[in-house]
Amino acid sequence: MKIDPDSPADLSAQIASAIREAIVDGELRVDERLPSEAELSEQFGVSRPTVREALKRLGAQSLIRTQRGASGGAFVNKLTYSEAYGQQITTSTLLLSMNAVSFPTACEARYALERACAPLSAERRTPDHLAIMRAEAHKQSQPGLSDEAFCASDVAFHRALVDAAGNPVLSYQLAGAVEAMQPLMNMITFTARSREKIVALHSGIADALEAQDADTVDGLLEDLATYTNELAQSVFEERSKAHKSNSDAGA
Amino acid sequence: MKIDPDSPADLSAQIASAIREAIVDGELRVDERLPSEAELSEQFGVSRPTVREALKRLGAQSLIRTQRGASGGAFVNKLTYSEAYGQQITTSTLLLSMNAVSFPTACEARYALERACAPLSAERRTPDHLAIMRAEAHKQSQPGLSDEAFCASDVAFHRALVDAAGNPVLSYQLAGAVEAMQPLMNMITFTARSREKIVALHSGIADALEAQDADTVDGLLEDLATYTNELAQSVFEERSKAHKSNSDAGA
DNA sequence: GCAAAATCATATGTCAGACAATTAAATGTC
DNA sequence: GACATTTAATTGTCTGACATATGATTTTGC
Repeated sequence: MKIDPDSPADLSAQIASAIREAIVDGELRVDERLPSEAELSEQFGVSRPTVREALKRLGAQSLIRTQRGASGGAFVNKLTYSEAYGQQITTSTLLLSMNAVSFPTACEARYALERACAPLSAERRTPDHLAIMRAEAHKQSQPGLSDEAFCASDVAFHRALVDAAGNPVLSYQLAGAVEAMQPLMNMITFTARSREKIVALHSGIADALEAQDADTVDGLLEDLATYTNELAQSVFEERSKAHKSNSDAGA
Repeated sequence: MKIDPDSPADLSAQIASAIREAIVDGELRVDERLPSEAELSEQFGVSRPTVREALKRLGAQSLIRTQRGASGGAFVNKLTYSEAYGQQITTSTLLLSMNAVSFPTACEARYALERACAPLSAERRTPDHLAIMRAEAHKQSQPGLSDEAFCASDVAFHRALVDAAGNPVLSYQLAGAVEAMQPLMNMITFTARSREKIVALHSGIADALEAQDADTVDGLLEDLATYTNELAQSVFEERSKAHKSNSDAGA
């Protein structure tokens, strides 16, 4: 765990990397306490603020947690699934929004991933998962629901579908993909007609899962993917048409 | 973009959150320059070190980049796929190692995800992808290869398989899953016999991709998943047996 | 007049020392 | 022995300063 003292700048980044490597390589174990900031600044030959910047970097990645007071300090954090979800979702969301990922590309990725876990979900789904899915499908059929609430319920439905696979690693990977899609989905306005169709597909998926019929689930997910894409395309087309005729009436 | 000045502690975390939200919500656009550290410390009513800690947090998530000198400062960073890969791999690797994820669970997740992109890869694979896969398969058949090098080549092979789907979002999601498995894979010792079988499956996958035969690819991936699991199980069993008889001869 | 060099202004990077806030452990008291 | 108090260790924050990098400006040289 050393740094290059002659390197021109970004000492805090070097220190962060050194500690990060020590954690990733297992030199520092979970819940082990790092030296105090004062000790670290002496060890690395830098000032305490510089050490602190390095520690904040690691904290931002949930690699460490800090605790004040006597016998406080920085501890190697056991990365939980929920922390990992959070980071993945932030990263995925920004990646999609900043790189102008097209709706079809994102949609394709999402449904490809969901179909990957469909056979496992069909095999292992519990009554709890089915109950969540049916409850969300019912919520989606309520007339007064806003588009945002509809999308949020959609995410919850698909999240249950993914969790039904009973593989936490898979859930972690897919949660990001599904949630990151939500801002794109929120751009769509759902008509009563389109909602009806989506709810029907959702109910069908729940039925097929209950019957442990993986092939039907797969087919319905494919239908849902196709329909979602069509819907998005028609919405975007209409919007670009409206944009053309109203291009001088902007906010 | 405000913070609660009465909150007891962790001002830098609050400031980081405020700026992060501004970025995620699009209030700050890509390449836009944030106010200087001095201005931010005035705006938030905190000192410059506190602002700096907040900025380092954001930098650790690749949300901003900083530049020194006149007309320097902190800029909203366009998150690239490669930066996102890096973060995902770090997170996934730690998640697996710190939560004692079992080999079968990780393996199941990995192959489920790979099978998800197999149909797309079969459809869209280019000669480049096929060339990489064949080159890696050939490398894997070299006798003098270390277990680590064999695993690294395995990762490269599967990476090409995933990239062949031509969907960058999918590649991003799957790269993490595949690479995060590598430390677990590295624990396996590959006999000449097992390597031969794996190489044969890899070659078969490349052939089926070239023929755009998605079903065969899927079947071979399933075989590979099964075989990898069997291999791991036998290795772990043997190891635990050896451990029992040598439990007092530790390092 | 114009180009090269020196200077300046601005911003981040780093440092030193200090105080505040928090918390666990040691100490004292009944 | 149980409870209250003190103490020490540690993070969180502040102030002020200097170092360093870099674009912009001015000066210089021709």
